[in-house]
Amino acid sequence: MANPAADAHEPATARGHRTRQKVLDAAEVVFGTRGYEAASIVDITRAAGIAQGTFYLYFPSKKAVFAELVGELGAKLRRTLAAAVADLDDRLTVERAGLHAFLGFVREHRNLYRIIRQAEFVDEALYRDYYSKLAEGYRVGLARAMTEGQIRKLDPEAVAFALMGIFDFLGMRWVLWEGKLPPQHVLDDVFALVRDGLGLQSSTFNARASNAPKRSR
Amino acid sequence: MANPAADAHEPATARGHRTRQKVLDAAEVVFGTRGYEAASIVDITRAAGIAQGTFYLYFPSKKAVFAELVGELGAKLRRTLAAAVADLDDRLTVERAGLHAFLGFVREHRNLYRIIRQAEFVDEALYRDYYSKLAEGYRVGLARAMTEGQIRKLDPEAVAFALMGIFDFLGMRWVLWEGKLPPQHVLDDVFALVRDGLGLQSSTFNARASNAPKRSR
Amino acid sequence: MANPAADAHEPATARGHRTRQKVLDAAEVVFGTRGYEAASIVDITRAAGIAQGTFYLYFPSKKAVFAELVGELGAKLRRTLAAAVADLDDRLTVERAGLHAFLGFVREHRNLYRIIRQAEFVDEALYRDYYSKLAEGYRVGLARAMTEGQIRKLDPEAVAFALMGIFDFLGMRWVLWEGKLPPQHVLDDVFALVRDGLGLQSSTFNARASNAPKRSR
Amino acid sequence: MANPAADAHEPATARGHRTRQKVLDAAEVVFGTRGYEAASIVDITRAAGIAQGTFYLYFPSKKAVFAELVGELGAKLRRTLAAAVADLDDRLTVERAGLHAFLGFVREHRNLYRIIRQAEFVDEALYRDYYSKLAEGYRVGLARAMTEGQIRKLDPEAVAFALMGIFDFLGMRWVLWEGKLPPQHVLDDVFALVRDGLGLQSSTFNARASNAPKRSR
DNA sequence: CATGAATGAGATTTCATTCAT
DNA sequence: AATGAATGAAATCTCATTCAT
Repeated sequence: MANPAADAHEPATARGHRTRQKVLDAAEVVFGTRGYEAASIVDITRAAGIAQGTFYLYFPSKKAVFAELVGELGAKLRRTLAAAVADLDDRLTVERAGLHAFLGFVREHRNLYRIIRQAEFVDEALYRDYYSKLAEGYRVGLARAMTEGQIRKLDPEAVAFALMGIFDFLGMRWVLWEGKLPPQHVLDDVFALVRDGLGLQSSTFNARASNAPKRSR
Repeated sequence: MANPAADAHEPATARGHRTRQKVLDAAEVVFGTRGYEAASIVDITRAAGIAQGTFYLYFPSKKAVFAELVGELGAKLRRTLAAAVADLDDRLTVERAGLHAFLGFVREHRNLYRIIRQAEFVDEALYRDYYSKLAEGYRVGLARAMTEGQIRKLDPEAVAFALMGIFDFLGMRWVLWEGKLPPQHVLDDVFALVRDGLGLQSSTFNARASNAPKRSR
Repeated sequence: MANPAADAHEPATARGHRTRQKVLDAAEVVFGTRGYEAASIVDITRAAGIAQGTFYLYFPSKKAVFAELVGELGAKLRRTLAAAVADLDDRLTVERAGLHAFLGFVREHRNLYRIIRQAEFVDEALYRDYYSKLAEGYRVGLARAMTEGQIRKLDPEAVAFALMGIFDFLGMRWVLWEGKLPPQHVLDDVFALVRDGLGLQSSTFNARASNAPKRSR
Repeated sequence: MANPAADAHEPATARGHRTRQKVLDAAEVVFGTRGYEAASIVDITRAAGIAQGTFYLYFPSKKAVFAELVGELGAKLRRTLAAAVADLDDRLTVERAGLHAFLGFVREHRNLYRIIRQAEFVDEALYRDYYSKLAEGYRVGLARAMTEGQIRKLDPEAVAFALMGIFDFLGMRWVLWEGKLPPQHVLDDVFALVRDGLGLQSSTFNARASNAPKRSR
């Protein structure tokens, strides 16, 4: 799990710290809009308001900032998701909250998709890591819910990837392409699908919706 | 709908046609392995066994081959899927056949993912088109199944994207990362999820399974 | 003095002759509008409506067509000028007729300037030849007029170049830049200058104008 | 009056300034000897003793240096001419001094002709500007001399272009082709032509000459 | 005679990275 | 710490010319 940014000069002063952060912030914007290859170091330093050479005081290479950026984005997303579902019990509520947090994150970091997808070409390990870690967190939650009998027993990793796929594509289709959260009926329908797909013992208030499956026409 | 490769010289002789095809074939391999940016025209022509300048007889730019490639891959995939489900009635069978065909296609065109994902950075329209057209075909099929009462009524586009997400991530996790089709139990579990998520009037033998969320692994 | 187009394949058939001429005509247009370097063989052959390879059936190189073109243009211009002043006696009339013919030629061959000026860079000898031959013809005429006492005795070559300069710049300023012949008063004034500059025994009807020099204000 | 070189990076340090100047100096030589198209950036940087990439620190393109060069040459020439005739009253003296300064400048900047002529193909506006500005300065001087009654009243722009033509061709024929100033008798004869052409109230000793078209050589 | 495919040298331009101040 | 000049490898694309049919 070698940190590719490990050999970056760590700033010694507070001023240095600020500069380093400016670079990272600028990098997110620039990589997100231009893409990894099209983004030049000058683009980044200009966006950060510093001189070209200064970049190399904090990062040994272009790849290194990018790697750190991907790592940070993944970690931040995982923290966000974890926080969003922290105190929730009901699995459907967890899923809803998770998706909601995810879509919100995407809206906040519109370049997330573009950055992650570029990661594949910069360093295969980077994007696998991103998805693997995300999936792993998801898998654990699902496995627990299965153990607790909230949802039926299925291969938790398979389910984790399947649900991630659903959410990912929702984010792409609506947040990324349209620039807004999916309309309510889309969310409702997707959750009907998820709920029944998971064989959720639809608790309380969801009950009436959950019986819908047998609507004929 | 403007074809970005429209200004490519159309070959006038059979020899020219062969050469043009050699370029396209080489491009798929090279773009797939190196990625769009890292792939150089020389890489392509070398792989195609022709001189550098010859490339420009058939494509006006690197971007143009790439665009044509993406278009072709999408079309071929759609044809493959359409053919795979052509004569099937039962919706779950359709889904199974569709996923099977998709995964097979991915295994055959390992670089599909990489190419599509790069498309986003080469020309936004390219990859949107790819997914949009795919989704549209899917949507139509789902809408018909809903009308026929095979599956419950949900927003068909939402479902199309959700299922595409599932399949896409399955392909990524197993075919792309592991290099082989997902194990049977993964497929089974995912289909249990899909089937019940869709509220499928599971015909015949699938009926009891849908009530049995208690499978071990 | 070597003819750079000497090694061009001379066409054997009438059809060949036509094709060769199509190339030359196209070349005048293309070189004139794009300039020698920017003009490509494909531009020429496309304009001529023939295939790329056909070009080399009639000219051994790009330089060769250009050289032939310059040679032809110069010869045609000299013929035009000679014809225009052929039967004239009065020197001022000769000058007038010469300028008139020159400006007409320029208007007909708008690219003359551009082609001649490019010639300098293609082959120094070409454009020197063009001007030298033109000047030589001029010089002879002037010398004769001096001998005959029509104009005062000055170095005829110097005068030839001076007058060529005048006419060249008139053509540039009005025909080339404005696209039309210079206004009458410009021509009149220039000829007043030429006439008195040459010390012309201004015959008959020009007499009154020739006294103008002493207009105070 | 958009400056085509406007987007060139302005150097921030003295060292940068020196380098930029080295490029310009080298460019004058290289463009002058090879011509615009034949001159490559490598030729220029090699002549300047810098690396290829350095060029682009100071000029955005080959065209841009060329444009700046033409602009500078024109300005320098105009300054030179203005200085040469600054304190002179007599118009013939002015013309003599002007031609002398012009020919001297040409001798100093042998590539002036080649550069200006190439300008036409690089950017039409460039060479028009060059001549227009030159003519404008000339026109103003002539108009004043006319008002003062030094020379007769003719269209000053027409005369400006005519005289520019004369001087230009003198420069071409002798300085450019022979590499030396025109022989004295050529200058004398041309000035006889100019003087009487302009109807100069030939002060003092020139008076009788103007009536004597019978000089031998 | 005519075609059009094929070649490959060469030109411009970009950019990550290093260096000197 | 910060700057900005300098480097030079590499990439895309053009085009005169040759070849095969």
